Amino acid sequence: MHATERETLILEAMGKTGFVSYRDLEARLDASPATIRRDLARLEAQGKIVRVHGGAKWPTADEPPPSLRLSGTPFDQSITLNLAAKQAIGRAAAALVEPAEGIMIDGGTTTLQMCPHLAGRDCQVLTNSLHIVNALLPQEGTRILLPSGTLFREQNIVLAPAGEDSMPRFHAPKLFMGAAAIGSQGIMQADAVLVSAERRLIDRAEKVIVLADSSKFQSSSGAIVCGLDEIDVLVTDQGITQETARSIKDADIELILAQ
Amino acid sequence: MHATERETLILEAMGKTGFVSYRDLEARLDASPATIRRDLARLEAQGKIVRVHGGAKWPTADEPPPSLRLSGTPFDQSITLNLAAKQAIGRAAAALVEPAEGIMIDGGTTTLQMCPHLAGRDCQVLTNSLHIVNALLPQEGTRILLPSGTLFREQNIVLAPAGEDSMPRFHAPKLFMGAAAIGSQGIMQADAVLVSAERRLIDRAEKVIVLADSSKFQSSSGAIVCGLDEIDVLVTDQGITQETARSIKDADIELILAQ
DNA sequence: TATAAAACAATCAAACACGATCATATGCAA
DNA sequence: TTGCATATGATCGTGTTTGATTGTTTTATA
Repeated sequence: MHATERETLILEAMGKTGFVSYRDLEARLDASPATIRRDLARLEAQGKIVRVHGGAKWPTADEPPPSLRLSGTPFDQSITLNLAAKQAIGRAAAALVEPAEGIMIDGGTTTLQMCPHLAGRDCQVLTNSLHIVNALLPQEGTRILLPSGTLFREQNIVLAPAGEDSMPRFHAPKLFMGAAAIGSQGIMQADAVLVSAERRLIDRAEKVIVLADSSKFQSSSGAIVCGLDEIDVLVTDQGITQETARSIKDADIELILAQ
Repeated sequence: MHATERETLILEAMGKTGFVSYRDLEARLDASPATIRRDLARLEAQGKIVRVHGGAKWPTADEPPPSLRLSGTPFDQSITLNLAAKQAIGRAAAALVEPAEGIMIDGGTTTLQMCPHLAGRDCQVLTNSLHIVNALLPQEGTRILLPSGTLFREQNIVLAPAGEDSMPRFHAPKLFMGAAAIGSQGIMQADAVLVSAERRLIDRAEKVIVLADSSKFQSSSGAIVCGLDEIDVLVTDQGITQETARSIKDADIELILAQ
């Protein structure tokens, strides 16, 4: 029996129920477990099915085939890092948003945690991060605006060529921004691409609000985005030392400790 | 019986009454109490049901039938419709793309199927559809460009206010476009929002290539996007009747039959 | 309120499914 | 035929799913 025959049989077996068990396939196809798994893997890669433990089913909205899934690898890993702190910070930051306000949100795993708490505020959000867009997508009331430009994969952000005005005539009272590290020099990002993207957002905002969990104060490597003097508010968690807290306040930054 | 099957059965059992008792499930599903509870817990975590003592019910009072929730947006439902035909059409259309060419792809479930076949062509793609963006994301070599604007949820497209130039100075030799229906009046879309989005793309393209499976020729309802005279190439499947094929050719459109 | 019955959550061991790796077989071209 | 690429099969360690058991919480009824 050839691969194409088995593929046909598999899709056929799923029929109208939309599911075949691995056992079922083992009985129908005269092939070894390994081969069956390989067939399923191939069909999934083609987007024709979605594998589940013990079998396979038709792709649905909840579980789109992997070809349609959004996943930045380093990003996904970083999401779970200090998750609890990030969630608390996200909640506290979202509380700063007035109903029906227009805001800007920079991409990042911490700012991402704001999104669930924006539901029902009917605000407008300008962002260049597709991760943020995806997170806001289910919230009916939230209006999402995007700048034009090229998509940068590593960071999943949209960025226009230098000098080009990519924002749809937008100015916002508040910008929410993440950071890879914070030190006395200011806030830093790991990738230089992020820096130029964030500089543009900063220029359009009246108030810059930085979200960073306390671990970000320990490292200080990366490209400098802006000095502490450009920051208006800093939202972080309880893990911050008294010393850093004082230096933040000395820089005339409003400090918010989440949770 | 596998987890996926049980989930389907549970949601089915809730049917229109919007409630299943635990007892009922115990009778229907051939599974232990522990497994049933686990299934319910999982479904609740996914937001598909709400557990109550002795059973489960639909999420909220004002709740639309969860069959919607299950299969998501109309877009997701439509993805698997005529999937084989759409995949064949997508492959044939992708073959029209020259290596390193800059093209535009309109949103739609048929154009979506082009994306897997664009891998390795190193082309630039301008699209206003986030579905297309997501599909192209894993392809390292493909450069993705986005226009600025507001996100329209039903269609998942980005659209700028009328009169505003939202495209990053872009002009392309080819536009790939889907359709809800095709008739002698031209091609039609279900939503008027799509029409204005597509009009802008058409104005920037030298050649308009329409992707539509043969079922699209049977209906003819919707907002008219453009007349047949504006179309240069039509890619469809073998299911088209000889009569329609002739009328297409009479309109001076190049006809490509996939697979 | 007191009591029994049902539903529930947590835990554990066994069965099963899975991916990775290596070995074998099959097909195809030189 | 030989050499090579691809497809298939077998094995093993790991992770997931499942049903049984236990003890706790909730509901119904006297």
